[in-house]
Amino acid sequence: MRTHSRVSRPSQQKLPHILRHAARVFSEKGYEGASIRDISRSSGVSLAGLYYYIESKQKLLYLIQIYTFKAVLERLEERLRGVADPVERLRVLIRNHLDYFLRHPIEMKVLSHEDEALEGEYRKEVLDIKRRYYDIALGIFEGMRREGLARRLNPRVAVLSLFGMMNWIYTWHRPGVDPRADALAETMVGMFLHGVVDGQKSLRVKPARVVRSRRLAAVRAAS
Amino acid sequence: MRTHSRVSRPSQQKLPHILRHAARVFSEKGYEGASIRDISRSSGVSLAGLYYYIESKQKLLYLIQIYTFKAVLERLEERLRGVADPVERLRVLIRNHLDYFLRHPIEMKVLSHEDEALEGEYRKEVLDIKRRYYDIALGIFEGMRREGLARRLNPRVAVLSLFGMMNWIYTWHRPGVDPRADALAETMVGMFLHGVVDGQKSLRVKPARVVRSRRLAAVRAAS
DNA sequence: ATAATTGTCGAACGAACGTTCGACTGATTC
DNA sequence: GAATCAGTCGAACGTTCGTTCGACAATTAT
Repeated sequence: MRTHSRVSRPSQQKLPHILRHAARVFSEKGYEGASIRDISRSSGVSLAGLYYYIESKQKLLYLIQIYTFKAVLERLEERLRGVADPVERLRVLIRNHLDYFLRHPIEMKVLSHEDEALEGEYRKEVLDIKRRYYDIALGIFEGMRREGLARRLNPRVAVLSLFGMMNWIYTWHRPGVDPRADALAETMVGMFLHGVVDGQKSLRVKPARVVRSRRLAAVRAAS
Repeated sequence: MRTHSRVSRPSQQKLPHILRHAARVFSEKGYEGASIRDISRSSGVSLAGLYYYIESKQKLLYLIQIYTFKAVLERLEERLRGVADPVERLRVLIRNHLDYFLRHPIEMKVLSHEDEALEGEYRKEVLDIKRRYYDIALGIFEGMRREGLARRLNPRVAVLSLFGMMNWIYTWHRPGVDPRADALAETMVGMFLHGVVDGQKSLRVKPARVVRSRRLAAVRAAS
């Protein structure tokens, strides 16, 4: 297994090398739009040579998705260990998600965007991890409700809205223009917990706006 | 063939018919994964017959996206007319978006998911509408800030997070299981404005949680 | 030294792709 | 009643697709 083979390439392991290039091609052209020939060209491995490492195009996507998703999930479970406070757990989840997302944007785009491309057993396995990830988030939200911290919102809608907020990032985030992972995470934590509307502060600083704010609160309470 | 495709009526109804089926096929298999033959089979129009109405596969996607997006944008501008209060404008935007999304889930999935499939002039035109839509949302958010209603959040991040929350719906919403458009809109309006955390109410009902909530507020203020 | 294994690739397979062409229909126009 | 027209489609075009095969070099095991 661990053969110390000396080949022409400096890369010790070729499968990861292929997976990296495949992920890039998939992210740029989409799974169906990308051809094995594109991946061959990008990775420098011949068309036939690729099939020594992977048995199909589907398997290629499967490996990318499963590696990526498992990494996100494992890091999350690790960082969640020992954290009891639901709000802190939520903060950890969002930070972990965005941190991984912006550190591996290519793989995460493939994971987010090529959600329906896999079929059969491959699909089922990725869906299984997705379910575990979702259950953790749902558990956190229900933990908040149990402690009286969360409003009586549909938990499923709340959690999936949060996922939407986070996963949509791949469509707009540009490094250098948009905030980095840590700042973005704090912003989204704040938005998810307290929304975009000012709390007490603005009432004190700008008394003229009190009426409007009170009206808003009334509307909110009624809904 | 057993459809009402007799020549009794001027066949000006046929392009919309094709577009409907094309949208369904694109939504199920993705733009690249769908073939013109799939659309031919689904719509009942022969392969060559399709090309009497459309000049390319790209044009098919372009028409679906531009019709859908223009409809959403026009309805929004119409409903926004005469509404001055930024919060009410935001409510209108979210309601309009979700209402259209759940009423035309197939087209909206194609619009959301096949964002990068178009090229050249087609792509530019759709992007142009997208920009106008984004600018409206940004304007609303900055209107809120101008009135002291919104926290000092990155406006771009706030607006794109909202879009993420709304557009991600196509990945999870199941009619019959999940809330309808109006209820969903109210939930998301509430989440975006005030977050998931309880406001005054829980402080009165559950005094034991006050300490925790205060700590959260402090953390929030510091970030 | 020889056999077996691992890694690599050019060439080719059949299938599917988007698109085009010419022929045909039935109705409308002159 | 001949010409024009919109509408429709079977058949085929050239290209690209995912995948396979056989050959061959290099390395490791016997």
